Amino acid sequence: MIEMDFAQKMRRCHEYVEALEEERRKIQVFQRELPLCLELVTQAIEACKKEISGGSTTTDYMQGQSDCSEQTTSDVPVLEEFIPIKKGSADCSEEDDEQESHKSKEKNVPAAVDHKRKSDWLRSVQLWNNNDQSPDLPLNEDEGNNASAVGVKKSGGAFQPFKREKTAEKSVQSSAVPKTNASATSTSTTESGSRGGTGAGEANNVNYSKNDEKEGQPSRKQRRCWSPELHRRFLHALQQLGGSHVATPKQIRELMKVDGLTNDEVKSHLQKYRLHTRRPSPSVQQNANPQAPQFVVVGGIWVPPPPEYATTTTTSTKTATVMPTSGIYTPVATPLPTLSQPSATQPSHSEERGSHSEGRVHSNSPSTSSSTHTTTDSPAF
DNA sequence: GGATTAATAT
DNA sequence: CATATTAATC
Repeated sequence: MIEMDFAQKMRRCHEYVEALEEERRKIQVFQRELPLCLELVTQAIEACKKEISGGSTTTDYMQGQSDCSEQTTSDVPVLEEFIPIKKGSADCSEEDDEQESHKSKEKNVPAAVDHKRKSDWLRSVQLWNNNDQSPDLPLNEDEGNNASAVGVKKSGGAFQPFKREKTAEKSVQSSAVPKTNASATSTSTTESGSRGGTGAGEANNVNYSKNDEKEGQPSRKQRRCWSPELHRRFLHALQQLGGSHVATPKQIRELMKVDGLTNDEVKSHLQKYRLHTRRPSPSVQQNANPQAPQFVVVGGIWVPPPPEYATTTTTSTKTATVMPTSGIYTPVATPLPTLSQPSATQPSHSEERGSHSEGRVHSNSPSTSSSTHTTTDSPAF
C-alpha cells in the first residue's frame, strides 16, 4: 500500500513527459516571447526522462502529483497553470465563482500565502477581461465548441446585454449609444448558446458609431471586452501566424473569425500584448541578466520568472532538481476546433485572405518542426 | 506601429 | 482623489 507499483509510477512518468512535450511543442512558437518557459519545460522533460531511465526509486515527487506541497520554491515554477483569473470587475464579468477551487482542486496549492502572492501578480497583468462572450461581441465558433481545455467556460449566465450596473452611471455618456440593440433578443434566448449556435444568431455588430444623427458627439466606441475566449483565439491566431512580431492585425482578425471584431481592436490588443511580453518592469531593480525576461506569458497569463534567474545562473545548471511539481495541468491551447464563420456578417471583408498585401509567408510550423532548437537564446527584446 | 487620450478600475 | 490598466484614437 505504501508504494504503488513501479510500473504504475513509470506509466505516470511517461504520461507526464508526453504531456510536457506536447506543451513544449505548443510554446515552441513563442520561444521568443517565453524563452524561459520553453527552457523550463524542456528541463522538466529531461529531468523526467532521466529519472525514468535511471533508477527510479527515489522519486518521491511523483507520488501523487499533487503533493510536493510546501512550495516548490526552488525551481520550476513552470507553467503552473493558467486559467484566467477573474477580476470581479463589473464591466464584463459574469463568471461566477469557483475559479479558485478550480485551480487548486486538482493539485494542491502550496500555501495560502504563496498562493495569494501568485494570484496577486497574476491578476495584475491579465490581458483579457474575464467573460466569455461579451455582451455584444458574438464570436462565432461553430458548434464544435471549444470549451475544451481552458477550464470549461461557464456557459452559464453567459451574457447579459445590459450589464452596466455600476459603470452604467458613469458610462452614461455613452448612453447615447445604446449598445443594447438587438443583442438582447437573440442572446437572451440562447444564453447557453455559448457553444450552441453562438455565431449564428447574433449578427449584432458593435456599431457604436460615433455620431449617428444628432449629436455630433463622437463618443468613443463602447469598450469591447477581451474575454478569455477572445484572447484565446487571439493567441491561436498569433501562433498560427508565427508570433506576435510577425503577425499583422488584419491577419489575426481573420484568423480569429470573430465577427464584429475590427482591425483596430486587434491592433490595440496586440500592442498591449507586445508591451506586456516585453519588460514590464523596466525601472527599478533591473536584473543583471537582460536575457531573463521579467515576465513571460503562459497560456495568456503573465507569469514571473523564477527568482533564480535574477541572480544566479543563466544557463541553469542546477536544473537537475527540476521536477514535475504540479502534476497535471490543463493545457490552455486547445486544438482550436476549426472555427468557421457561419455568418459572414461583416461588410468589411475587403481584404480577406486573398490578398495579403504583405507578402508574409509565414510558415506556420507549430508542431511539426520542433526539434533542433530547444532551449536556446532569448532574443532580448 | 507607436503614442496619446479617455474611460475605468483599484 | 491618485494611479494603474486597457481599449480607442490619433
